[in-house]
Amino acid sequence: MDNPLPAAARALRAAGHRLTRARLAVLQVLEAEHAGLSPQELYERGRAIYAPLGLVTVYRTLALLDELGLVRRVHSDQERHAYACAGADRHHLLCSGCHRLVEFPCQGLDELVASVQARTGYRITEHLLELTGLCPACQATGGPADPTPHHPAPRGA
Amino acid sequence: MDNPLPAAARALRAAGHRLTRARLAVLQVLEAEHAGLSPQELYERGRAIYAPLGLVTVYRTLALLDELGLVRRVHSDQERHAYACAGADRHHLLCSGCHRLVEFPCQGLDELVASVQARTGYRITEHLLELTGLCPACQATGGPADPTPHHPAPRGA
DNA sequence: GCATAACTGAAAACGGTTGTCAACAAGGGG
DNA sequence: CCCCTTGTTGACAACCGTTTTCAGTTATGC
Ligand SMILES: [Mn+2]
Ligand SMILES: [Mn+2]
Ligand SMILES: [Zn+2]
Ligand SMILES: [Zn+2]
Repeated sequence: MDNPLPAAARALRAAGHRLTRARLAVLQVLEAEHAGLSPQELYERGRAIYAPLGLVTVYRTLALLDELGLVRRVHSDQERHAYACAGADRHHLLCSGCHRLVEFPCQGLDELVASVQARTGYRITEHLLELTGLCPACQATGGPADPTPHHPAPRGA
Repeated sequence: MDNPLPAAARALRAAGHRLTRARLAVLQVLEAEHAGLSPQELYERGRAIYAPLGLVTVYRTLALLDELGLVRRVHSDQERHAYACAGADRHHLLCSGCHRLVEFPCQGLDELVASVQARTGYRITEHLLELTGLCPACQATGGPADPTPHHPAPRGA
């Protein structure tokens, strides 16, 4: 069980924060699941690693990681937000069927951002890009095979 | 006071929904402010137009408009979500100084979306693009140019 | 006008998130 | 290695945006 320290853990220390068991557990879960997890899910999985972990600490850890840019908040249309490991040029692809979240590398956005910057005079420092659609699996099964669809009905009667 | 019916109002009717005073008030506010407003703000401004308006109805109206694609939910890093008129190829530019929200037309995203679609096998149906930065005014003053026009002090004003 | 179902507003419930605070432990200094 | 300092934690409760409930109202077709 001698996992090498996640890069994020080193970044935490470098920023002057303490490397606690709780934070390590959250980081470990985030790293294992390379997609979006809600604070509640992180809490549940985190307790498997470090039993005394508290939900409140998960929230606080996520806020800290978000501040440091190590994690990204994902805005699905569901009630709770999700968090996923952040990376340069990594954005999120959300399946409207199974609600699974994956990352995809994206080039060509810088160009667009530069264009908007030039046109509007804004100095743009951050961007959020989320694409929504049906994953291959959900396309195969013929649509949302999911218990909690977000928008009521796709049209089509 | 014979305002022409907002296009959104006609869309509502076309989709088989009733054109109520409450809904008209919300639409009127949304149209007047061409940027993001929280449900609470919509409620307050809406009551100036139609006094008996209820906050719950604002939520319900926004959900309906969102379903019909007439409004778009904006995910700022603040607690409350905002809603803004939706349009094709219109995305949002958020100032981190004054929190003002403006729309910008965007070309060149379809290409990017098509590329991701081809690479991942997802059938992409929606996209959310939000850029964050400093507006020209806030760059000039080195901070909030204007004391938070869109996000007034929450409590006890 | 009338009937009827869609819609509304008030109040209460709900649930994700945040604040509080005493106990704890990470990490530097001795 | 132990101690100290202070950042951090976890339980509990408050908070607050959002949703549900439900009886009364209203838009709309006839
Ligand atoms: Mn959001
Ligand atoms: Mn677009
Ligand atoms: Zn899927
Ligand atoms: Zn600004």
